Amino acid sequence: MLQTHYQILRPLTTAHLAQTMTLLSLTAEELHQTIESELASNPALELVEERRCPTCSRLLPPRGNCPICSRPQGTTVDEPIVFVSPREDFYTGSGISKEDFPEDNYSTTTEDLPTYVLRQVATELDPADRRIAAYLLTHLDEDGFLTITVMEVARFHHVLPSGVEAIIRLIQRADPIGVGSSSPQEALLVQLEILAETRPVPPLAEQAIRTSMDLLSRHQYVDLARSLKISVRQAQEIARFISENLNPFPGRSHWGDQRQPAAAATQVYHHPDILITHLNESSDNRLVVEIIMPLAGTLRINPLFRQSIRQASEEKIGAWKSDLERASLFVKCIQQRNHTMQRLMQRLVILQQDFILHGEADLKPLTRAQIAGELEVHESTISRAVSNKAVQLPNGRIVPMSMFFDRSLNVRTALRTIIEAESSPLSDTELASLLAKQGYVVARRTVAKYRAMEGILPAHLRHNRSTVVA
DNA sequence: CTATGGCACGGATT
DNA sequence: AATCCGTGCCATAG
Repeated sequence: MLQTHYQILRPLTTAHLAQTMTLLSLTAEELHQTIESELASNPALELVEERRCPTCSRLLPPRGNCPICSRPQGTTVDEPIVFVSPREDFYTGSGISKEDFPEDNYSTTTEDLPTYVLRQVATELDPADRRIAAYLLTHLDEDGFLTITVMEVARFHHVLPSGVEAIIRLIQRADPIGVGSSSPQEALLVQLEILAETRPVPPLAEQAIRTSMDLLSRHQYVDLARSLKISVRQAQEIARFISENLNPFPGRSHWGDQRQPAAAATQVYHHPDILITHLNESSDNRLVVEIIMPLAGTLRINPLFRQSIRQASEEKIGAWKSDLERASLFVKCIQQRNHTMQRLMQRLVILQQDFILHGEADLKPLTRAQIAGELEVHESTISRAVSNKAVQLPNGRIVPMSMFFDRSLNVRTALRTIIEAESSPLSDTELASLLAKQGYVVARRTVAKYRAMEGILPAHLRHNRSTVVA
């Protein structure tokens, strides 16, 4: 049980439990902020000097030797190396992502997004407006969307909302076109508008984005056609045009193209919380799993503080003591979090090894409860540990950690490959029986749902392989 | 009559 | 306790 681990560290308290749970559910990025604010507000806590491995010069975990260099570099893949990896460099800057890490093939620019955009628009603005532009650009999220409203900015800078809007329009037309929008929808509209200046676009594309954004993003072509009062074929063409030429997340890479370059249709992930790579980047080596710890050094209780508490005056001693306790609790909880994450990943990587190495088709159906049972922790612990987290796979893809627990992904990929290989369109019933032959027994109705999820049209609308691009 | 989507139910999962 | 997911049944389109 969970208690066992607590008892190793310290007697169990409710505060202890509550805080560990909270920390467990935090993203590495959120953890970074939490630690910073705790560090700033609690004098008893200190960050000690970073340690680097003398041979490979990577930042070392709080205790012990370098997990990479000190281990035998055997070729066995079945035992992954799992460790907590301090990577403070991930989260420097004012909440804005820089380029992430060497093998990140998602980042397109070497300087950070705000600077990049600001340089483009700066020349067209006078100094006062430039300040507003800079302000706006520091409030972008990883996808390139504004996290504040026009009114807030206007009030903050004492200017008219219309003035702010004009600046936003300028920003939107800068390189990652659509950056600085407030929603994917708005970003698409801006991109469409600009595209229309140089190239003919499907006439109803704008209306489709404006009125049926949700249908569009869920690939509901049939419904889309109905709402626009056009044929399904046309709807499909519009959707295709949009997904090929526009990008709903201007700050990041592309959207739902069914083929090669990854990127799940629904969500684009930003910073990974966990890195899975091959040792020495050679694919027959064992796996290395790094659990990101957004810190440069080690967190501990300041020994000086502990000493000086003895000579503290009467009235201060209470407050100091509580600081001390808070700090100690915090450190323990962080350790607890790391420990849990480490155990989870250790097991998870072994169980889903085939998926990690060979892709979605080899994903094993797995539930959180199952892992919880094996690790002898409560189900909710695993739930917390998995939710909102992103994992970077050896091939560079960043996927939500919940994908490791997707019950139907392997069936859906099987379905996709069958349909890709089909010579004439197969009906859902036929598909269902073909899947059953491969060992995936699902109801006909379910096949239909999976088709929809994958954005594949029903059989009678499917025949033509290549569609015309406007 | 066949293929498919909608609605809703029940069991599993979180 | 709330939510998600697979499925069955039924209506509708072709």
